[in-house]
Amino acid sequence: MDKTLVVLAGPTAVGKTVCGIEIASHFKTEIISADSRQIYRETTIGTAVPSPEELALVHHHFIQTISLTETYNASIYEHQVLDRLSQLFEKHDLVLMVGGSGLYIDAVCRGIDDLPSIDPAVRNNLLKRFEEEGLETLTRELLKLDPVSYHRVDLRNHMRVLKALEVSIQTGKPYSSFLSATRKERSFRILRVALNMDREILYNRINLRVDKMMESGLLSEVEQLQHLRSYRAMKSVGYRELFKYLDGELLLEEAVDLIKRNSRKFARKQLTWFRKEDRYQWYSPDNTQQIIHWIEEQ
RNA sequence: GGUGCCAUAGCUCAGUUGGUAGAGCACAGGACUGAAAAUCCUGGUGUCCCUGGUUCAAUUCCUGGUGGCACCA
Repeated sequence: MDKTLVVLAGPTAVGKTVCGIEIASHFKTEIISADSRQIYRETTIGTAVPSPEELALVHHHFIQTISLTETYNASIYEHQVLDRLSQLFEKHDLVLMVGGSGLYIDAVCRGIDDLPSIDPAVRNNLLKRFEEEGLETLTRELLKLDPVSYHRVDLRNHMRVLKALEVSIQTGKPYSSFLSATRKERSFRILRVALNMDREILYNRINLRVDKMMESGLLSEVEQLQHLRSYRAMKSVGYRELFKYLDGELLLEEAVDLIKRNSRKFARKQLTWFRKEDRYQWYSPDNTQQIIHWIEEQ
């Protein structure tokens, strides 16, 4: 029988955790988290990791397994998940992946190309040049080193330009030469389910959840992470706003409002990501039985 | 009660020497192969408070209302 990976995606606060646990329980299987923030050990409240009770119901993987201080990315995630999946498929015919990080989901479902690791000196030098000389000199350099990428990447997005440049400089070969047009083949079947609900209800859930996070002590969680705030993952919604409060840039009330607003934006962006992928089967989170039924039919 | 100021997008406000209007935020849509909860792009959604007048034409000027704010009583 074919092994199947069922992906359960959706915007933040839509109810993926509860729905996922129900589905996984029904199929007596385990859950792979596809959440680029819940993977960090040091953050709990602001990233809305499943509660200890929820985690006891179904075995979860990739929840709070690494430190903020480690480098992590979609490619590492891809390889780790594939390893874990091959183990899980020895025991289960179906494994559930639950999360809202579109890039991480895609890394597992279609793969991303392997790139050489970058010398921190190369990266830091480029960052410094970006700050001192601006984006334009870097895009001009990209035109010389990798004209294909120059015409392909968003030249107004410094991250894209820096990525292409750092690979080209590091290897002496154009970044574009590392990218293949074909997706990687997987040895398992993939079914995709996405959750959504009325926008207004979703926004209310987001606002409510932020209030609950504050009641649960998000502020003290953030205070205790002050010494780690230079790490990239600390730019997450909920943390960066409260750092601004701690810096005296915002009133607490303003910071909380901003967390709500940025969470809503994030939810919209997630929906954009999942919408472009037309293979998603869309459901409301309270239709778990329908979802299970659909999975069984496939 | 009197005087003065204000009334324009969901909010805060700009503006039109008279030709039906635009910023920020909100909101909406999109891009995205190693920071992805990141980063980047696009879109104005409007009885310009109401009434009457002047005018070819009023959101703009004038009259009278209404509401808000300030000061004086």
